[in-house]
Amino acid sequence: MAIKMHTDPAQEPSATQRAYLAIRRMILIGDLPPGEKLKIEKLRSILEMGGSPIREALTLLVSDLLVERLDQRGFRTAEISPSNFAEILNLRCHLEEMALRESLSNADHAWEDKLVITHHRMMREPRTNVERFEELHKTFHMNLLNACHSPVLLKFCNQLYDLNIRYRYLAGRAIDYSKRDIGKEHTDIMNAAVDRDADAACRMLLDHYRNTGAFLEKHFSTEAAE
Amino acid sequence: MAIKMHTDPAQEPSATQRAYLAIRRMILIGDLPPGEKLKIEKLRSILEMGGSPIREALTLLVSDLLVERLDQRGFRTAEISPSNFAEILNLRCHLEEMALRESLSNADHAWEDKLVITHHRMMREPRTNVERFEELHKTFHMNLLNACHSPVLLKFCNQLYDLNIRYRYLAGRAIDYSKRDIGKEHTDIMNAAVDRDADAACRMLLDHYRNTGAFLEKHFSTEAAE
DNA sequence: AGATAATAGAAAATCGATATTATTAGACAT
DNA sequence: ATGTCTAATAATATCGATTTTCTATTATCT
Repeated sequence: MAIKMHTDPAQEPSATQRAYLAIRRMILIGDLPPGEKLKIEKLRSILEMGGSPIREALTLLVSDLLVERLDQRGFRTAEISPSNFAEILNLRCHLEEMALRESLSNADHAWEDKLVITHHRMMREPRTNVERFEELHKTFHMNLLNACHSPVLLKFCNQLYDLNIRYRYLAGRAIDYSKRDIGKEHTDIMNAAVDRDADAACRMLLDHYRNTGAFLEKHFSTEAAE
Repeated sequence: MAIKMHTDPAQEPSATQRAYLAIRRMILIGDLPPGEKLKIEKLRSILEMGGSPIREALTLLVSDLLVERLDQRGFRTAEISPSNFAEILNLRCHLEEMALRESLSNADHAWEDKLVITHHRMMREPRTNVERFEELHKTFHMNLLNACHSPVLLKFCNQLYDLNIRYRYLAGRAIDYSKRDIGKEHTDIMNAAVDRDADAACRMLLDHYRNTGAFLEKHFSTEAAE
């Protein structure tokens, strides 16, 4: 009796959902720059839908801290700043460490398999398809934390991840050509995770984030000076 | 003649804002029980406004984790569970400790004055006006953290505070008649904060939360058994 | 009977139009 | 000139109606 009757696997997403994903993407990749006014009419013509789903999508994005809402004065994309960047990096390090430790303490076989698979896929993806790679990169990092039984914490980590990735895109995909081997960093983190070595995994994960963070910070300040 | 200029300081809030505050309050105090279906039409007749501001308010509440959204299937209030309660308590302890330590390290004279005032107001408020007291109680706790220069962290703490207060209301305002002196606990925390003694303040704050948490947990399990 | 399919009803999602409110540009006085 | 008020314009917020999607019920078949 508990067998699912209405098994439509491919139901169309609602207009709100489409708008949400489209606008979110445009903000993350920098298509909609920070502080940009988001006019309903303009988004309507781009996305070809009525105002209601647009407004609702924007409201959802407010919770992601990607959009700011000014009562009676519409919406705009969130501003960026060095202090905001530093704050996100710092919070991310704290929360992901918490989540990773709890994840490793609960980790089971299925989790381990999934992690290995997502790592493999990420490593195989050519860097040319930037958005696709970033998607896989996020999946890998989130899968590290995924055995953590705290949905709220995972939600926070997910949000902070997106806020950070936005800065990466805004940095114009500048690549850190210093002596880092990003591929190896990921592999090392995965191996420590598979070994359930929480201390090592956390140390390497945070180094991974802080190194990228320091690089981006430098990039932004150089850019501002020029 | 329209005498109303844009110099009007007291502008009335938008319908969305009114709906947001009203629905949020109803969820927090338990007027709308956990898991309750939130039908637009019903809320429309209660709040006497169109569907659009209702939907927008509900969407805002999704970000507060007080409402769940099921694509194409409307909204419902968030479910509660022992594990959710434990999760919130735990996260709150971690994040508030972070925030409190940073707050104390930045704390200035103005912050101190404000803290003392909010503490005073809270202590003076008779417990009979429950909602008013809870408002002041929240203000006091948030003011402890307020010198922390991390808006995102403060937002998280604020959200978690509200999620927790909901459980307090759902426990039917049961009062912990054990040997605790809640008033003294607050005063002690404030004094440690004013002394910039982060270790002591954190210890006492977390004890304060964990004691209440343990009491509520016991209350819920007793209630479920009866 | 038990399960699947068809259908009617309810609710959500969306649209287009209207009412409100903010912004801009221009007129006027100081 | 400079600042303030006013009218016009643009954009937001909201409403009521329509379309689409879900849900519950009944009908049909094996």
